[in-house]
Amino acid sequence: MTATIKDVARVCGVHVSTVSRTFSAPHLVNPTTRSRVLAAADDLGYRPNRAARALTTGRTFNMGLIVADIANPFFPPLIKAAQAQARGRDYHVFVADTDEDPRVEEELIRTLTKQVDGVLLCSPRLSNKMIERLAEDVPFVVVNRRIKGMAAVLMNVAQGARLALEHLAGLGHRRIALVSGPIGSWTSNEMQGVAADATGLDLVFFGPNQPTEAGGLAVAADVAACGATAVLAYNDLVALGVIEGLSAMEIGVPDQISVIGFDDILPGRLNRPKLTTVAMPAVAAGRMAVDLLLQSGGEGATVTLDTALIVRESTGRAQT
Amino acid sequence: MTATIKDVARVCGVHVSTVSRTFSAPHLVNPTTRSRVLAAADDLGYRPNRAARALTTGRTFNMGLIVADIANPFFPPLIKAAQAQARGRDYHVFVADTDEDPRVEEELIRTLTKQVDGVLLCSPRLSNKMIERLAEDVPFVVVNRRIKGMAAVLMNVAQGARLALEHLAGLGHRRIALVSGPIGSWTSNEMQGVAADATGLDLVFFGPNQPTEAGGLAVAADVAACGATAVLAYNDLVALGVIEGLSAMEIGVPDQISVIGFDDILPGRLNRPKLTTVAMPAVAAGRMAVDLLLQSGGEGATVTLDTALIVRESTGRAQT
DNA sequence: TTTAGTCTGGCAACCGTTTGCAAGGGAGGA
DNA sequence: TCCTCCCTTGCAAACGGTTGCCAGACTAAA
Repeated sequence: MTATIKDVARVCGVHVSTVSRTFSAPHLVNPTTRSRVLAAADDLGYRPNRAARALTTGRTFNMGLIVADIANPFFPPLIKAAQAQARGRDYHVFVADTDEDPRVEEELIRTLTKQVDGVLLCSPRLSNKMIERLAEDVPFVVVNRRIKGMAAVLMNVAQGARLALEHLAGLGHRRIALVSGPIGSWTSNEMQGVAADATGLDLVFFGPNQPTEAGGLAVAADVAACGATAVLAYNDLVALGVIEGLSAMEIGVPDQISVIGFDDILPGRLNRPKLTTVAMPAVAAGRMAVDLLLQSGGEGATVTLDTALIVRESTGRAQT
Repeated sequence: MTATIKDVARVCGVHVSTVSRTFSAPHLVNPTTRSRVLAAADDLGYRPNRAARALTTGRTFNMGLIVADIANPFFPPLIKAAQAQARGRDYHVFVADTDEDPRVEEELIRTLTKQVDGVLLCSPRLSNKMIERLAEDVPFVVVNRRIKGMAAVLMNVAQGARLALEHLAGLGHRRIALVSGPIGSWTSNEMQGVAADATGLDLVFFGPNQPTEAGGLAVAADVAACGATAVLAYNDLVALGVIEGLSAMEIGVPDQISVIGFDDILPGRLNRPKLTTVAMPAVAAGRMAVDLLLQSGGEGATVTLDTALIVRESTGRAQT
């Protein structure tokens, strides 16, 4: 057993409340006493029990972070950043993966509720209604989803999509394949919104698709068949899958078809050809989400972070 | 405020202890009463407060998972698997990233201690001595590290290294560069142990190196200069960095130099050329570590998981 | 009808901390 | 010298549960 507040109190002959105050309200205890307590605590290796503390204060100094798929390379940098930011604020982070299953997501939130001061929901699969209901029990900050009255960190996907389309248009592409993601994805909707507004371009939509390499691979043949000279993919994984599929058909990227992804994940940077992509500010988003949660407690504020087009090797002039 | 055990008790006119037992020892309460309690609980949306429960029982149903770098693609599948396994056992997982800093690692463990039933330490950077000391306060399961008397999940790196060297030898390679990882890494030591025993091969060592693409990139020129026709790298990231560096020098892989990595991470599978690698059983390790923690509570058992050589495109016959 | 045993549920202490309240002591002002 | 006021500390209740112990109500055996 590790030392408790009582042990410390006994050792230096004061009441437990004095020990408690030494840690949580130092100004209320005499400097002499304080240093005696501190010395004894150090001696015994005492650390306040956060769970017990939470019981009375109502603050756990824990937060939850829920993502659909930890193994999707988009998330680890975000998780890492959130976790580091939280640690700097003396918070611990429960990380949970829902396997893309809304029911798991709901159950996870429910069981986490009492144990955390708030939850970061990254690209949740739950309905708005359900999220709003759950928000009565625990503060949320949602990432890449807009829910009225709820704190959110958004990535400017529309801006990125616009930049990507302009880039392609500038290279002479006219017929462009839009390979979207899972149904109901906010990101996917944003992209399609921009695409719908694009004038002078001939867009052909493919979707919904799995947000993975397999999803891209599966749709590659259709993309090739539709006569597009360029592809804007839901994310880098899908883009890489498309490239994989195209090269299996002996179609060169970017010589015959240009491909742009979203996210800027590591595999894209290492790929041959190196993937042109819209970089998503995952690290900033992770940090910001934590700050928002701690400041606003899930109320109101919406932060939109810029995206940026990173031109690498998977895009080139349209073949004429 | 969410409902507590008292609310439930009041609503159905029983004592709190009866409600408590309904959940934690159902056989001790009359079926009729039980269903009344259950109905009331369901009605009020009551969920036991796990933190409060932990206070008396000493079991938190939480565990910690500490890795050096979440963003290293080797870890996410392991984290995901551990987390899923834990969820199946009704456990929640704190995931923390130490940024490769032993002091952060120690502090993290200390603050986590009271809040978890055990901690999974993945490729820890702490000294054995320190880990043993910390183990007095909280059960550990270490992954890819051997510490006497402590539960461990090991990946058979030696086996993998042997397979890799045999594969290279079979392709006619004689002079092979061994690009190791960070100093003190268990994996690195295992590899070097095997290499030292290899007969008939001419091995040249490079290290220590950062376990990242940058580490590989930095060492590529030296590797090329040493006259080796093949490289065995600490992990896939390093291998990819080496390939990157070599191709910047117009040295073809596998035509001029063969490269093998370790881990089998996604970027390696997507790379051109597709990376030949020793697959590490990350998913199995994550699952196994959780089971070991829950079963043995950190005592004794050591599990060694097989590795496998996956031959893809980055290895070929030695040029003669 | 008595007796012993089994079920069931209440009581109260306890887990480790926090915090409002009050009391004691010393200092300063009148 | 007495009265206030502030500083410091102790006391005890509370947070949301769990659990050993006990007592009452039944049941069944004698």
